Amino acid sequence: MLTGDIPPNQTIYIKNLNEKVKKEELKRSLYALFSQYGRILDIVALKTTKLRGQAWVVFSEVTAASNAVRQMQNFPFYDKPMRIQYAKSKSDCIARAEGTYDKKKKQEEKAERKRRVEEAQQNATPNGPRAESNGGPAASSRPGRPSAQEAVADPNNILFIQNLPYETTSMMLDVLFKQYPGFREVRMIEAKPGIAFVEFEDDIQSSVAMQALQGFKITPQNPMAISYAKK
DNA sequence: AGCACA
Repeated sequence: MLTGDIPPNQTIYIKNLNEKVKKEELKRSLYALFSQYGRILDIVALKTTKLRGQAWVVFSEVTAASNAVRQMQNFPFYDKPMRIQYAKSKSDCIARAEGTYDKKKKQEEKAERKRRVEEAQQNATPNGPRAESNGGPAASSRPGRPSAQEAVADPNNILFIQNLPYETTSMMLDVLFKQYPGFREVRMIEAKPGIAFVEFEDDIQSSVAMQALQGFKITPQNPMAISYAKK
C-alpha cells in the first residue's frame, strides 16, 4: 500500500531521509542496514536540491527488495522514519549488467526532463491544471510473489552472535567489536558457550558492526553468525 | 515533497 502501485523492482527508493547526514555516511549506514536483506549492488544518493533526502538501494534480487520495503518501512533512521517504495525505473548499473544500457536514450531522457522544467517555469500559472488522480486500479495489497522467505529479525541495538568457538572470551569479542562506533558491551553466558550478545548505542551502529564482522572467523571453522537480538 | 545513476 505504501508502495503505491509501483511494480516490484530490485531497486528500492527511500525518501524522508535526514538531509543533514553527509552523503558518504548516509550510504554507509544504508549499506549496513540493508545488506541483511541481500546483496547490494549499488547505492545512489545525491544532495542536489531536488534529490536530497532520498536514496536508491539496488539489490541483486527483487525478493531482497521486497523484504526491505516491508520490513524497514518507517524504520527510524537518524530520527526520521524511512519511507520506502520500489524504484520507478531500472537502475543504470542493472541495465549495464544486462547489456541493455543505452547511453543515447539516457541523454534524451535527461534533455527531456530539463525541457519540462523550463516549460513549467514558463507557464508559472497562479492556479495550475489539476493533476487529479483517479486513485488507480485497485492494486492487490501485495506484489505478485508470496515471498516465502525466512524472516529477518527487526533491527536492534543488541546483536546476537552465534557459532563462536568454545574458547571465545568476552575480551576477545570486546577487541573485535569496540572498533565500531557506539559500542557498549559484550555479554556472554557461562552456561551457553558459542553465543554472545553485543550491545551498541543504537540500531544503526549495531548494523554497521554486524555488516563489518558478519562471517568473521575466529577460527577457520567458526564464521560468526550475527543477527539482531530478539526484542 | 521530491524517482537518479558526479
